[in-house]
Amino acid sequence: MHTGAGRRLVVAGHEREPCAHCDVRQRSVCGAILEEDLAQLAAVAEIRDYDRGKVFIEEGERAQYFYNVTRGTAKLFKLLPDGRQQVTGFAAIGHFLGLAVVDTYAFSAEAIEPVRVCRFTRNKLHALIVEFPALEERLLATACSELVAAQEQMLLLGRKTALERVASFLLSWGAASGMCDEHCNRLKLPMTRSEIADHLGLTIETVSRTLSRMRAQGRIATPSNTEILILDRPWLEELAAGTMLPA
Amino acid sequence: MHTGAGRRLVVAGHEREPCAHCDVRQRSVCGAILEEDLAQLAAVAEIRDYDRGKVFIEEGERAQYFYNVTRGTAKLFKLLPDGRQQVTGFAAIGHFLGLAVVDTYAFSAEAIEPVRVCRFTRNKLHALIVEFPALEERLLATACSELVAAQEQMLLLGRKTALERVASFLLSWGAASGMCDEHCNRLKLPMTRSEIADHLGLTIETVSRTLSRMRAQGRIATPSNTEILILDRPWLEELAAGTMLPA
DNA sequence: CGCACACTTGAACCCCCTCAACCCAAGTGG
DNA sequence: CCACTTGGGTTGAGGGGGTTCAAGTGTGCG
Repeated sequence: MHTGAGRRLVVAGHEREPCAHCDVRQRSVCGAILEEDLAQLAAVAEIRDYDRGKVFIEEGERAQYFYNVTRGTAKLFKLLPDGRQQVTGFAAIGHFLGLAVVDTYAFSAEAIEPVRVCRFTRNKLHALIVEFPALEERLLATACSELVAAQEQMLLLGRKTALERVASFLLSWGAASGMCDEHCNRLKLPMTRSEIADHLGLTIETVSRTLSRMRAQGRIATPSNTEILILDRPWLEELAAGTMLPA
Repeated sequence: MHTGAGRRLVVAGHEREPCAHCDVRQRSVCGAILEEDLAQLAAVAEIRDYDRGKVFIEEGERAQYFYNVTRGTAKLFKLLPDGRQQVTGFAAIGHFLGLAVVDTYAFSAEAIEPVRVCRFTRNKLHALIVEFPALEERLLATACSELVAAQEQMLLLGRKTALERVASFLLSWGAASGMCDEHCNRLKLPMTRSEIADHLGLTIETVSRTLSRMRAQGRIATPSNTEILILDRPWLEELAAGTMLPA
């Protein structure tokens, strides 16, 4: 389970001041810290790299760290004892991980492609909060937007059809991850069909069939297994919104 | 839509100092405010009553208020244009409502039994936060525990069977709402079967059949439509945890 | 008594799941 | 170079859990 643990970053050049040169800072909670105070942030930050497949947060373990994803993508998930898995979300670059009031994690996190994180201990984050109250505001804002996303996902899981789920996923992943071109019509999917299925409450076969159907209708194209071209965005949007009859 | 709007509380006796005598304060975010500062809290609080059926938060509207439920129960839900509904949660006494960073509500709220709320405007809550930083901490804690509940609900909606969903619901409702006796074996369900169904991603018929099946097996009893007696808690717990074979 | 409303129960159906075969690309090793 | 393996993806056939449709029960209330 714990093989391939996070390796220490090879410090190279500008990475001596990781926070000052961090290009995801403004997109993350760390944006709450002013330029001149970055040294304090950097002092308590640890950078870690994880290989694909590495589970770096395990549900039920003591929540000692907070994480900020600075490279790659992770899946967040919960398991049932018999192996059924629900992916509650994907954490792309800039995503803050580990919000927990109780002292154990409520979910697991696994790198689905090589991941780099910036992590802090609970204590150190708390010390930062005392010094920079704006940080807490930022954390609250993060928690709220995650809550909104979770509610949207509940609607999807509880009430949408397979076709609507896949359409919703394609649109929201493009918008949320930023892994797409300027119009978000060409998106990169770093996760497998199986991980998409576990996110949408479907099976891998249903996801595959649904994508095939969309492709056959000319709504999307799939240049490769990890890329999707959106050809008919209005059609996908109507499906995702639940406006379309079961055509 | 807006008939039966919140009526002004008839101020009677001790209700001139509502916060000082509020018996849900310690259970809610207001517990962050010290006794001696309660006057300031009371000064910005407004009490409102809503009848059963009253929608007092509407998805998409400007999020002007924050609410604290002090009586009764509300359902929180999202709708699809064709009427499909997902109940994302139930807000019982002590529940804080309206967390939103964006300025519109992401869900609607409807009183499912007569509800009393204590509400604040965004501005006033913000002013309170500036004065009492502990309040923000409390809000963050609230948001985190809601997030944990939402993740659990995603697991339920995405991967559990109807039987497991109903079992999970009975146990979690008892624990979360406090609407039960000392061992939580006799619980009051203020919501209809239809609202349970919309919470669990099922139909009303499936909820009914599942409860009937549990009753036939002697796992629960239903003295009335709004009451459930848990007779075999270990059985329900195994089901809810996903430990039990499809017996 | 009659109506409204929530709940229950039965029967038929269907969307999605299960099971299974197959395709395809990327290694890997001889 | 090719045989073999491995992992992800696709497609087909059949089955099942939950839905849909419909009828029936119970209860509070005028």
